Amino acid sequence: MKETEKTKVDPRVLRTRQLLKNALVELLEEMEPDKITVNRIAERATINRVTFYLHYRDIQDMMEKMAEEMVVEIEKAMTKTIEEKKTGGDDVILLGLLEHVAANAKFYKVIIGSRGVPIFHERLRDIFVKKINDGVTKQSLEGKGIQQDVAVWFGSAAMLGTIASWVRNDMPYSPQFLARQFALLFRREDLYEND
Amino acid sequence: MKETEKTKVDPRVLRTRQLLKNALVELLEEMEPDKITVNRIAERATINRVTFYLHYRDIQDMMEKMAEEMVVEIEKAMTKTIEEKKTGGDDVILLGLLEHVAANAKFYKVIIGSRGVPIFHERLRDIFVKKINDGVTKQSLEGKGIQQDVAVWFGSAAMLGTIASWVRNDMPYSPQFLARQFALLFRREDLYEND
DNA sequence: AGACTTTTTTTACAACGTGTCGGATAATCA
DNA sequence: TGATTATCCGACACGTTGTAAAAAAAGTCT
Repeated sequence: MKETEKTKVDPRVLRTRQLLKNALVELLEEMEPDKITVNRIAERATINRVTFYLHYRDIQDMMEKMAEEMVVEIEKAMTKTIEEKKTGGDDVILLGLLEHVAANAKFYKVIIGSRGVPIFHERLRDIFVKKINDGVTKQSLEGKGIQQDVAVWFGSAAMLGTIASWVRNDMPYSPQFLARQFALLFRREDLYEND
Repeated sequence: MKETEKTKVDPRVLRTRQLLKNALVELLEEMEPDKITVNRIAERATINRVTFYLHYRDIQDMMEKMAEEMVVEIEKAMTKTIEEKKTGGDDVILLGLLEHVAANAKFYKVIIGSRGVPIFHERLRDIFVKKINDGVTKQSLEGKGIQQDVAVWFGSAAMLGTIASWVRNDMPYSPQFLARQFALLFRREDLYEND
């Protein structure tokens, strides 16, 4: 039951939550996560501190909810591009993902780029583990002596970490170029069955 | 000027710091990092809270100092194995590293395994970036269209993340086996010149 | 428009964590 | 042993946390 669906949400809560989220991202750009307090978030959002607690239990809870929203957005971005661009290559999913990250660079830079916030890393890793597990085949690994779960660990970590370094360095390559790089690197890995 | 060198250190400070470090690792096993306070660390270490501030500015400072010590230990473990086991393979460095991690599983499980503490991730990533940058050759990448820095991002993230997943899952494979897996995965990547 | 509901604000409170004193106590060194 | 150094103790001011009750503001509905 997403709040963007038919269940009409009071515009005040939408405004408040957006202000709080923007404030948190701003503060993450400016200081270390452990220096961020509810006081500062509320002050930056021009929202009363008590109001914060009407929406989130604490900062940890706020980040978890933001991470869940991120997961939804990412999966939407990945599937959308598959339908739009039916090029059929194995880099289609990645292209949609990278374009989404590029479009929200400010956000992703602070939550996975500079130092990063663990909870977001976790959720992203879960996404990649799932995706790679679907794409990997036992046939492509057996005979080469590569264990499946090790290959999944390897691939998902490489994907997440490369994207993290990409945004950390202010995205020196276009999403298209990086998607191509991924395709080249993964193709030599037998993580995907095609090719 | 390391404190393990000739500058004799008062055994009381050694004892205090060890108690504090052990306490922090214990607490990281039991609760989220943001729930850990100087109060709790001191209490667990059976050390007065004021004494904590005689050694570290705050918890962040304590973690940074521990991360520095970890870097020293890891680089020692990596170079030591090179001298001991002169098998000449490209997986020698990794084997020393993995054996070190396995020997200190309790520590590495909490700082990179379960959720993880960003500062330690950073330092480890720096180590792997440096190592891979030394091992990678432009020749092995050019012509294949793979950008050097992307390959370094990819390789270091894959290495760190795979090890993190390995300890997170309580190390289901031996260091020797995992080192071999790394060799297989990296060999198909042209990150190293040999093969 | 009005009345009704929901959200936000205001003020206040107790509990806890932080970082730092000065001075007492205990351990180490020479 | 005496001198030095580390640790402990009690205490302080300050900021943060989470919650409460009641007033004010904004949104909803007919």
